[in-house]
Amino acid sequence: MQDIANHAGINKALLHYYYRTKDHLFNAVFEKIAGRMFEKFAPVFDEHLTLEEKIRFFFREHISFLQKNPRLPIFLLNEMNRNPERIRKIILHMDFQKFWLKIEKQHKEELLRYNLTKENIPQFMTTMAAISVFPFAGRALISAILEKTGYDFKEYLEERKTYAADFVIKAIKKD
Amino acid sequence: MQDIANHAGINKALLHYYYRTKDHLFNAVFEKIAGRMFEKFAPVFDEHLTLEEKIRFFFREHISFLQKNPRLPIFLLNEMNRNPERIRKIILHMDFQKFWLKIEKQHKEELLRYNLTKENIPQFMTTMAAISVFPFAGRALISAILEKTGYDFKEYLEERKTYAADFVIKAIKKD
DNA sequence: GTCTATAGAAGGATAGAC
DNA sequence: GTCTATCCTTCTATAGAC
Repeated sequence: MQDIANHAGINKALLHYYYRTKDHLFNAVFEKIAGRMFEKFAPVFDEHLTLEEKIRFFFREHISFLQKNPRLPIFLLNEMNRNPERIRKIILHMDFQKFWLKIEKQHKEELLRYNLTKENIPQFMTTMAAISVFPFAGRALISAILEKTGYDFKEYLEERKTYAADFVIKAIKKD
Repeated sequence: MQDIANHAGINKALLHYYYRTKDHLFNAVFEKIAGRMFEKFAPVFDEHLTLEEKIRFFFREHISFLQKNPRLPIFLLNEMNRNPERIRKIILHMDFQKFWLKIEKQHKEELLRYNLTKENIPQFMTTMAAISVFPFAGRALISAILEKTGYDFKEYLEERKTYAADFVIKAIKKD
């Protein structure tokens, strides 16, 4: 609380005046921050793009967003792990069925050319998220290894936007 | 320290007798635990298997290991993020060049049929790790979504061992 | 609303008996 | 080696002046 007060240029007493307890303050911060992460997923479903373009769009936008907020993933993952009930309650109010129906409708014939079904959509979506998020969650490890082997982490991230898209598209294309 | 002492069935004083400070205790725990995670990567390079079999072997073994230690990823990721210097020092003493040379040697002709080069090996390796680790790091979020949409997290993990392997192999195969 | 001062609890660490 | 008792610091939270 002292550190936060210092950063805010006020004192501890005022923090408690506004938030009453440390717990309330943390929740306020968490909820403000958590929203930003998931907002980035939504527009993907609305853009008038082909499936492939949507995948490219997602990686480009999501990784760019995380480049500006590199500590967000580890913060959110850690907090969701520490307090799973909170995220369960948030999820309960969301309609995921809707997203899949949108995709099915928008890409009816297109879907025939890809290995994407209602059954494997959880595997696919978590794979997308994994590929985008992990470089930031594991940043300390990855940038240490890259540094050691003569690569640059920033370049690695730039490359990843297209590598990830190419990788995923190739993986799901029927032929 | 009180909680740990309780779990161990001793008292705080004895913890300090053995580890002197809380920091020393934490380091002892971290080093003991961190090793287990990376041990799982090593045998992949030694087994006499084709590249595809190695990929299948990796996901099967690594995800099985994490099923038994589901909280390991988030603990390690969080701690590496909190203290990047520690992991940098550990990495400094490892020879990654060696691993790539092993693969190049063992799979000389085979490699011609895959999109795997010295240049994109960091992208590839981090993608493998991401796909395996993320379901556990993001367990709270993923199992909340799966629950909500009528899937089962345990089944999801079992399926993932083969889904991940199929996905990755398809992604890197030239044709 | 914003501050200073301080209460009250908890945490890390040590002293000293056995 | 293991315990109890206790010191000292840090932390959350509140009281009360302005």
